[in-house]
Amino acid sequence: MPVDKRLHPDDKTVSFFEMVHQVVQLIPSGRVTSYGAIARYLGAARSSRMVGWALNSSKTNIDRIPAHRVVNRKGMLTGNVHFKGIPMEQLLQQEGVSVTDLKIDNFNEVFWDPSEELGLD
DNA sequence: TACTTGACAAAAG
DNA sequence: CCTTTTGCCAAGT
Repeated sequence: MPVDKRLHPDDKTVSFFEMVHQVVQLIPSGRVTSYGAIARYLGAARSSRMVGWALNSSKTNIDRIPAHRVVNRKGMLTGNVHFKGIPMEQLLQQEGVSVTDLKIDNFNEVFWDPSEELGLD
C-alpha cells in the first residue's frame, strides 16, 4: 500500500510530528535517511530541524519508531545523545550498517531517500 | 499573542 | 576538513 495520504502536507488534520513518524516507520532495515530528506518528502524542505524534534517527542520509542535510521546529511549519528539505552551506532550495526566514530562509513550506499523510493507527488 | 527551542542544512571563511 | 553564521519554522510555554 502506498504511503498514507495523511503524509501529504496539505492535510492539516495530522500534525507534522505524526507525518514524520509515518515516514520513519517506512525506512527499511539496514538503510538510513536524513532529516532533510524526510522534510523534503513532506513538502517542508526548510523544516529539517523539526524532523529531529519530532523524533525527540517520541521519546526514542525504538519499538514503534526506528529513529536510529535517521541521521544528518553527512551520515553522522547526531541524535545518539538522545538514546538512553542502546546507542544508535550499535542498533545500526545490528542491521548491517557500518559505523565508525558515530558516522556511517558507506552512507552513500545505505542512504534511503523517501522522495525517490516512495515517489514524489 | 509573543518568545524560545532545536536529533538540521547550506554557505562562507 | 573544520568552525561559524544564518535561515528555518512547528510546537511548547
